[in-house]
Amino acid sequence: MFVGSSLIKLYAENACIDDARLLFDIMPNRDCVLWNVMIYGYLKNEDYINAIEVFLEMRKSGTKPNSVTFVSTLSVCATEGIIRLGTQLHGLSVIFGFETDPPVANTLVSVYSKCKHFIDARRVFETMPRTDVVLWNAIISGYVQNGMMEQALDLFNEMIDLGIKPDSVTFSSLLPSIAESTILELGKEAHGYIVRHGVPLDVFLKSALIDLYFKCKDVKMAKRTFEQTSLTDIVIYTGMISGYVLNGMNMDAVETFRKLMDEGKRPNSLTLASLLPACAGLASPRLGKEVHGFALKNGIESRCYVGSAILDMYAKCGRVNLAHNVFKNMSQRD
RNA sequence: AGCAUUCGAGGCG
Repeated sequence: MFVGSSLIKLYAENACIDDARLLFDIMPNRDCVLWNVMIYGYLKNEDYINAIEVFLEMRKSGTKPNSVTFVSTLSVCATEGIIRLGTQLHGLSVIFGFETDPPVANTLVSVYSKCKHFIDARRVFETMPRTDVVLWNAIISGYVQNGMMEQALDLFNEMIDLGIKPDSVTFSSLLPSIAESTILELGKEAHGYIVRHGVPLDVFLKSALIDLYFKCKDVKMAKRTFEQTSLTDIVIYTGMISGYVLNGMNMDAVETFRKLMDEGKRPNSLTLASLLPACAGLASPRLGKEVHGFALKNGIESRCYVGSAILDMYAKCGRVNLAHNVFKNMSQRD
């Protein structure tokens, strides 16, 4: 049985979710873990309908769910904002006695706060004998995603007062709302806290900091943060490119793209969509063509937003005929 | 013996 679940997991993690399902369907005695792996596999493949479907089938089969079952299925509700099912699952988790299991409670809070049911989120909070940082992060993130910076900051202060140490997830959740406010001083204060308390800098936090500084128009600090450590990945590079573009520094955006290519990083559709406006701004069809060619070669021009960025770029470079060709060849138009 | 929770980059308008 454990061989089966590992195999299904392997398939599901490598974009072979259908193969995972085939295997799952022929397994004779499916235990709880097997169902869980299938639910989670669909979740990771962004197939939320099937994830829920499998959960419902599991209930029908009479297999007893464990806490992981609730965590995975509740995650689907959090991601998709399905409050109705989330509430039902809350009820079920009480029945099965998982309500105060930390990961289950954390995910419940995540569901409620993402759906703006902050009172319910609080209620879960209060049933917990001990709260951990994940629980706080979950609710802070809910506030941030609903554009409620003040409340997020209040909660942040509250957790510190209670002696709970914010971690890198806390900050990578919180910083985007400060970035949106463009209040640089607030951002610097947060950054100061991070440095003073030695909050570990991972790629998530680093890219949040870079983004923050760019959005607050402090290009120097964005650049310094980028260069200060060697931590990089394609998301951080893309953040640098879009940050430069935001600040009208198209040449720097292009240079950053060259650097990332030299380092052998793989740009994706978001990277190109960030870079193309720089080509348009520079009115450089030569550069734009190069990027277009790259997109074609790597099969990432079919993403609609890349197509429209290419189109816009050609139009702004005065190559209306090329723009027209791109439009005709776009596989999906909207 | 096998599964799980909170966080990151995007175009035109």
